[in-house]
Amino acid sequence: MGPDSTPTPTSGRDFVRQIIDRDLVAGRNAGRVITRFPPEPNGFLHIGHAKSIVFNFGLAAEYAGARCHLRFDDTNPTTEDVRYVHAIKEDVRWLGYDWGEHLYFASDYFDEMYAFAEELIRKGLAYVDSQSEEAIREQRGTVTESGLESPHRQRAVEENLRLFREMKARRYRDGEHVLRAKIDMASANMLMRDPVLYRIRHADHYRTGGTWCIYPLYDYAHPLEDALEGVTHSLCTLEFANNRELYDWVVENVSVPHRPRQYEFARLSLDYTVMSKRRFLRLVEEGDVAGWDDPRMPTLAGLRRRGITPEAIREFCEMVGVARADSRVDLAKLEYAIRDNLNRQALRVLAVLRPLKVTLIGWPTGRVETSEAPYFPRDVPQEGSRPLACTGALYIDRDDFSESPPPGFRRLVPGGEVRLRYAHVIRCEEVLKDASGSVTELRCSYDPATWGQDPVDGRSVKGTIQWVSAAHAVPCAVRLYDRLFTVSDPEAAAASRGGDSIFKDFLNPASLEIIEDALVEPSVLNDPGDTRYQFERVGYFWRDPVDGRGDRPVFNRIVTLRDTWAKVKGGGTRKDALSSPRGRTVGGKRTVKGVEAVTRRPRAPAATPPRLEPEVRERSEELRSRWGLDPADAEILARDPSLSGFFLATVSECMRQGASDERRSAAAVANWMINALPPLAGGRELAQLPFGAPEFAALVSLVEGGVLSGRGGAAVLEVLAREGGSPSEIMERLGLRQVSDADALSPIVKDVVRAHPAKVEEYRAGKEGLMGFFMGQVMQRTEGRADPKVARELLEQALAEPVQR
RNA sequence: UGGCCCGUCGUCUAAUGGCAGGACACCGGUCUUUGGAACCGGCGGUGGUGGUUCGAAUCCACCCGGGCCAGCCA
Repeated sequence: MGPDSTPTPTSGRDFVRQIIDRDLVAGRNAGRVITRFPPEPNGFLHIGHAKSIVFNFGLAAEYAGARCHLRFDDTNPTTEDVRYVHAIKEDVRWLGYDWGEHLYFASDYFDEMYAFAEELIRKGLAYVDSQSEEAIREQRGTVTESGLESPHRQRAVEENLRLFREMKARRYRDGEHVLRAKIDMASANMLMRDPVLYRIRHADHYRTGGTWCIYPLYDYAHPLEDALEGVTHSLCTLEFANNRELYDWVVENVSVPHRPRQYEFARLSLDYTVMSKRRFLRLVEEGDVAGWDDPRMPTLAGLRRRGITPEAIREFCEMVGVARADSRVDLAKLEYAIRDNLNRQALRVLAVLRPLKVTLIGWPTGRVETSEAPYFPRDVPQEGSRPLACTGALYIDRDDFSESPPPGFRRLVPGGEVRLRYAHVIRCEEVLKDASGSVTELRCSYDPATWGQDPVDGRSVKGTIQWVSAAHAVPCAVRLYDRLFTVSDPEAAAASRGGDSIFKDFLNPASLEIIEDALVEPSVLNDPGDTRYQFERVGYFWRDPVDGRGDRPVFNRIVTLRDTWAKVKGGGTRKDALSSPRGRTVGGKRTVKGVEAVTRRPRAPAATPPRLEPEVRERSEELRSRWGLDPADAEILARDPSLSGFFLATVSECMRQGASDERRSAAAVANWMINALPPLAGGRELAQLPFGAPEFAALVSLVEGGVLSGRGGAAVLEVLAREGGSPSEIMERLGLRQVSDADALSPIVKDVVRAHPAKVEEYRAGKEGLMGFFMGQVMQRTEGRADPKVARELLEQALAEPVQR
């Protein structure tokens, strides 16, 4: 359960949580919730994995007694390695999760998996295919053509068993045989066309060494891993949705101890980056980044080195949510989560990235004035301060001085005043330049009366800037990181240019700027290495954990501060130049400005009537002329002979049961069949439903006769579709008999209106959507029995009555 | 082109037949010794067309758009 004691809300939660809630209520899985995070140890984790980790482990933390397994899905010996196992464990731990004793390896299940394979063979559900890889591929067919059955498909069980055992016993070379499931070469789902379960690979596995030379494939191994571990909710990304049918086939056809369920959610895509191991590998190998942990990389190692905290990543993942719609998240959301987290913990210190010398006129030589500067602003509930020494020789940032300031500039200008953070107000009296005309030094006067207080004469000083004392400042290097790509969707941009490999064309040449001669106040030298800072007015930083913790600090910029001034100032800044080519949706297609011409797709021609099979057209005509059905309805019924048959049978049942108007009954039956039945049938054929034409006719008659409202009819039909029975009995049992008597309804309606005076005002003021609210109230109070037509009329009357003053 | 999945503010996400809500972004304001933070306010959305219903983002049909699937990868 969640931290709050309120009962778990049934809505406002993602679809998986809703499924789990329902499972718990229904008592499924003996009340257990077990999830798993199943990486393959063949690469580094990235922020996309973080979404899955936060989801799976978050679920485990949320439900009482639930847990999440860390399982390495290591079924492919040729790509996997222990070093990834270590790295992945470190990343998961860093993110803040603990799998306790539940660390598993698919490779630990090889014996069981093998035994289940023999079981499939014995059941005649798997066979050894001895064709080449190419032959198998050719026989698979295409998405529009069914496949061909393998010549080995009908091998005897004994032969299959012998061959499979020999495969295991190293009698064959790679690729000589495979074990295949015997399912359906004509399946519309390509994955069900006799998928390969085992292949021969004479390769050492990093954990099982040379013990095995046959290895199971994902679609066979994964469901078994889940089943063996008792995983209840196996959560994976959308691209595995097609695999679910096979997943179910596997757990249904071998004698596993438990039945897991797979659910798919959308993977995380982030603007201005790519999210694939293959892409990362190229960037690393070709030197575009410094390594897997380059702070520009979306790998967890990269984010960690950048200085982003695990809390921020968790927060981000929770903000993004979990759903089934493909999506792409705005980088601003990640940045918000990072800033939000760092704001609460970062020590505020002063640093100057691009130093400009400032000499205070009249400052006594050798004088040092020290103030105790708080580490946090008043709105951050944290304690702490450090002494900050001020002298007559300072540095400020070049960006904080301008000889020709744009409108609204609140920093130093010739003759103008500015506040030095935690020190005096100074006035720029003189601008010194070198031969080339660039500013080398500012000579400023200072107002001694402004130390720790506002100017005594009440004049206002608009700007405050950071500074460092020349005598005290510590030289340091600063690495400014920016987005890795110049376009929001590099993959799409590359694809629209027709190339697979040119995603690198969109690399941001300015993704890293190194400043070698920055200055920072000396207090940072005393802090723990992993301290997060806010360099006031600049951004969040920390010392690079690899290069920056020695005598000469190196700071990584984690994220900039929100900069409303840059926006006011407008175009010409580097940042703006980068943020303009945002992905845009045009005609439903995501395009990238400047990459693909933004052209509006011509409107599709008006829908042409679909071509109908002659017999369908004939049936449709018949339904139309004989029963007066709406052409669209007639066509739907005509498409499926069993549908039209059921329709006919139901209509004649209606007449037998005493209906008077044949056409009216026909229209009603068609309506109910077409609009209400399909979602309740849940994929079942009509013949599989637990009721027939007589019951359906009875239901339609009850509604037509006004005994049952349309809503009530739907409720009855729901029960009927689930368990069968007699509609009128179900109606009585549920107490759904419609109340149409205005005298009975009127008091209830008046009550509802009286109970919600504010809503009534709003309604009368024109918010007509509120009618749904009032109707809902009436329906609730009558437990759905009110005749909606009557109720609505009464409601309209009641609401129209003049306001009493 | 067959099957499956998916279309809600610019972006992400709620609403499970009954008041289209939240977050980020954006715009304005208050406050401020950070052009930060916080606070207040604003802008802005159900892909389309029909249908069912007292009532549709939600159910049905068709259309449009997007994603996934033809590895002995996962």
